[in-house]
Amino acid sequence: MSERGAAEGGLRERKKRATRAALAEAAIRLAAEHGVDKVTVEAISAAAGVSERTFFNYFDTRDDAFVVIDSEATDRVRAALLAAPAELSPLEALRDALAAELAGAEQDHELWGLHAGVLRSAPHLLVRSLGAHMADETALAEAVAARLGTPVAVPDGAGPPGEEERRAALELYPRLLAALAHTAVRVGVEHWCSRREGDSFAEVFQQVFTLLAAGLPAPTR
Amino acid sequence: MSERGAAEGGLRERKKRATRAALAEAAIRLAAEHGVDKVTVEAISAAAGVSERTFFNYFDTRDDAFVVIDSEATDRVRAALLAAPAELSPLEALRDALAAELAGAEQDHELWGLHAGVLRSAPHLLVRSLGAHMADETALAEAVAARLGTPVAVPDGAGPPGEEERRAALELYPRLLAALAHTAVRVGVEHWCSRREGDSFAEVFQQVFTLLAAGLPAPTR
DNA sequence: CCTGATTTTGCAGAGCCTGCACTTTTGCAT
DNA sequence: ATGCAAAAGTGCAGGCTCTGCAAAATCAGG
Repeated sequence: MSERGAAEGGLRERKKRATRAALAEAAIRLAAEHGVDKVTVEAISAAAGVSERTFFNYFDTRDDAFVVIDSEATDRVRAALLAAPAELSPLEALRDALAAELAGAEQDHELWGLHAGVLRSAPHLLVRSLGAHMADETALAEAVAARLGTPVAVPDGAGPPGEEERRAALELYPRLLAALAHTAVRVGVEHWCSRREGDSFAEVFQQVFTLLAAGLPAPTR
Repeated sequence: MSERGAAEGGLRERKKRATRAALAEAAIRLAAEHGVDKVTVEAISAAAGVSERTFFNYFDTRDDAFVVIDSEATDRVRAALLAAPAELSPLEALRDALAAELAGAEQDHELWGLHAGVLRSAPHLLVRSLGAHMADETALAEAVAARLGTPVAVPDGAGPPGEEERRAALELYPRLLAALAHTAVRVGVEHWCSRREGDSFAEVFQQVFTLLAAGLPAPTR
């Protein structure tokens, strides 16, 4: 498993992290070997050396064990977005922040591969995974807004009249950009997976953002 | 419930549709009244006048009953996309096809409102709902590709060398556009819901596509 | 070592979901 | 109308998921 930040905290927190990691890893390995829906919570717990009840102290749902890899990734993307050079457009800054994170993710190669295989074999888990990422979307939108110096949400009934429309557009933009981030990643991954060989993932990713920045023109044959 | 196409088919299919609709409607009404997780399959089935077992003949999962509204919507969008005037760009054609469908959806006002409320109160159902729509994404991508006269997927090892890159880009485009369709709808709905009054949904929707067509420029304050 | 806080565990029980065999309903041809 | 085959609905047994609760084990600090 990833060792990022594994040495911090007292014995208690280290043990907790270890238990969670053990459960998640056991879940993925068992799923990769026997198929997702043949893996019971009982089996996962046994493989991780804890009781079945403890599993549910760490994951709300059996499926959650197959989904969450790195809960800090979204924080890093946000930080990268805020730290990006000011001369980059919001779209460019977002592109670079995502590219950096995705490049880093390719380090944890073995588990990432197993994960990809498991998610590909179980669409409903893929959906769940996307949903988990989506939960961070509001936070990402706020980061975009902060970069623009624009509030993503404002209290009711404030501001002079006539400003409504402009404010609405300003709030829409960060939301849209944050949503596009996940869409871009998803489409990039799907397209990249659907082709046995060819472009590297980074290249596909660039293509996606090129199309977005160009306003989605009809491609020429 | 929606009566669209309710008169088609024989008695058998009409009854099936009615049963499914009754289950879905019962689920939503019960959820709106008592809260999603206080509604059991038993209660839904009883309200719809069928056995608990029958519920699972129609829905794979309890949650599915809260999610699917109209399984034919995607077919209509695809048809509209293919029937759109040739002079429209793919993005414009997609915009209009979606707008037409969404305008139609606003007819079924009462259930649509209950639905929105239920999904807003249960994020995991919202995720599921998005996932359901995502499942149609490949079909939509194929429609986009058909409009362009471009295959979205090609058999392995065909075609002259050097054509790889261009073909990759051609395959990427429909996928991206299809994915953007759902993103646009989602962001539009979210943004629209987050503001008590103001723009109509149609206006918000237009704004989203204007931003996309312009290549996501940084908004000016 | 003792105490309080946190974590783990076992257990009971409700609810979700599936496979299977069986009954009822529907479509259709005679 | 009647009979037959296919489709839909039903009942039941049983396994798995998930929750609340209280007891036991583990960690942190005086």
